[in-house]
Amino acid sequence: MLRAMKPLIHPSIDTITVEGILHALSDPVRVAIYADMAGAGCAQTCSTFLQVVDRSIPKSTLSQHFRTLREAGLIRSERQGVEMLNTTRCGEIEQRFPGLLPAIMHAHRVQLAEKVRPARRSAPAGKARAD
Amino acid sequence: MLRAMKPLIHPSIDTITVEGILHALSDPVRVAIYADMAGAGCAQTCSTFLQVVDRSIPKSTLSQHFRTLREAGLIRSERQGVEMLNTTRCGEIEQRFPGLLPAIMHAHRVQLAEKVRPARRSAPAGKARAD
DNA sequence: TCAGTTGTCCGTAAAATATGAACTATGGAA
DNA sequence: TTCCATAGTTCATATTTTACGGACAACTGA
Repeated sequence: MLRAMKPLIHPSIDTITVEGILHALSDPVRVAIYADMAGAGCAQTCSTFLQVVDRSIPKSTLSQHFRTLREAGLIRSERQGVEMLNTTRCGEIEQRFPGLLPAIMHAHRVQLAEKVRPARRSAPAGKARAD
Repeated sequence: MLRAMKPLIHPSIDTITVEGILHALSDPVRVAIYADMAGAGCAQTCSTFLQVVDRSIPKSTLSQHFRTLREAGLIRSERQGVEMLNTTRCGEIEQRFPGLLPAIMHAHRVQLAEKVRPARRSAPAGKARAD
């Protein structure tokens, strides 16, 4: 029984939704992948990101994350030989939803910076308030 | 057996995460609620939003949506008599993640405007490309 | 043809979500 | 008080989504 390789799905720019983008980027692994990809100057393969995110992530899971990013319209993937070249679609998305991705990427960097150098707190700890 | 009413959880501003915000706003109902709340000048009750979103939404589901928004740090809820007064925490979040919520709200409005007046297409339809 | 590499597909287990029914909490009327 | 209506929550369960191991597909170079 031969299982065929399904073609890659890239939504056209006008069917991309805000909800889809937010959902795709609401996962820590995916937003890390996307941020790295947006920072890179050139197309990158999937396995590149094993070094960016936790190395222990299974490759089937990583593959699913790429699919989610792709089908949300955030990235474009193209098979190049045995590997996959990925690029962001930030240009298109910027036209349709101006400022959205830059703002998310900026917030992501703010949060990353805090993790590296935790801000001193005024209160004992940043716990949730129950009131 | 008396089931106590649990206290409302409001995360402190420095434990709010970008992922949490994006996840909370990646649901069409929740983003509609949040957008309406951000547009309103004053605090609003939960049931107000039965008119904003689909009227057929069960109230238990609506309650869960408010909890999600609250625990992501997007809104503050306060019991006032028999009802609940909700306000956004956009001021705090703007300080921590400048520009994030405005960009998301803007993209949301862009998308809403398209739905009202669908843009004429250059291609027959905005379908996904398989390539 | 064979082996190595990159990534996908599928089945199942685990986690998240939706929702009806029962309940809490509050306020007002009888 | 007691009773009732209203606003929202909690719980149990059904459905949906997600994670991931293992088998496989697609390609390359020897």
